[in-house]
Amino acid sequence: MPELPEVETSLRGIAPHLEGRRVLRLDARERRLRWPVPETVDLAVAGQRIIQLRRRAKYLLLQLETGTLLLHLGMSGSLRVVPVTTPPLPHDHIDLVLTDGYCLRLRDPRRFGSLHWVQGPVEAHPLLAHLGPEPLGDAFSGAYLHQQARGRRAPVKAFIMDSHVVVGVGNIYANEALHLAGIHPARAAGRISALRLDALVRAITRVLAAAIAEGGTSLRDFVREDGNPGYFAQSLRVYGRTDQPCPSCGAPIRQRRIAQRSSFYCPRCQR
DNA sequence: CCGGACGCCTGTCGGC
DNA sequence: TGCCGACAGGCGTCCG
Repeated sequence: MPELPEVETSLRGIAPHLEGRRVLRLDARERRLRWPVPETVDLAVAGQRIIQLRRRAKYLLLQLETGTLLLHLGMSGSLRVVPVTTPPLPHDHIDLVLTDGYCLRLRDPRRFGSLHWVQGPVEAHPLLAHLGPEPLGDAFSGAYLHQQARGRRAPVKAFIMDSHVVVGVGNIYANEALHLAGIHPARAAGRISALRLDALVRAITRVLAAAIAEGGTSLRDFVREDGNPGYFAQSLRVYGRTDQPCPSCGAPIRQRRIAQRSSFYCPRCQR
């Protein structure tokens, strides 16, 4: 489910309810996420104040007094802030219970998400240490992407979804950005001009920023912290629109598998 | 180093 | 109606 805009939306939604509050305890009804959540986490976080929340790539970082909770929503994860008395629904696996009577509740039907407790500098954690730049940061430029693309024969769609190249671009927004930039998703990354890679950087930036402004994309199960969906699904130009007219030229949108992921593109606009 | 394939898990949908 | 396979927003790991 969540790509960068959905994680950012979750962050903005939950941060005001969490920052400055104190953790009472961690309630884990199901510890078998992508990696098992050790019971030592419960002891580690109990009683600590939440200093601040941040996002790195698609990870949420909850900085406590002596360490950081590293949370990933995987494919189907979502977060709500609810009174701790709210009965949990199926797949509501973990509550971070606060002393004010509320809790941060993680729902994740497919359990591809994860929760780690990290002491010491969180950027050094193996899951974060080798990530590429943030797509909405200054380091992500046309020059950077051009340099990264040199000699790469992988399809550009796989290339921009590679978290070593740039983080946060998942299947929806990769498709959308390539359409905006007029680049065919199967084209080898190393065979795209600097000019067009510059356009691709701007397309990625633009589509992610627009999606954040709309509260992300809700297809199946993504909800914001208040239970409302995000509205960017209405703005999707190619994703999930097989055989429908291209918003630019009217040609039918084509769907095919590229690098093991469903890809949507306009055969006329994207070369 | 690079690119491709796989598997983790549950829910949903389309076709027969 | 019921069953069954395909597929779904991610990503670490393994293999050649």
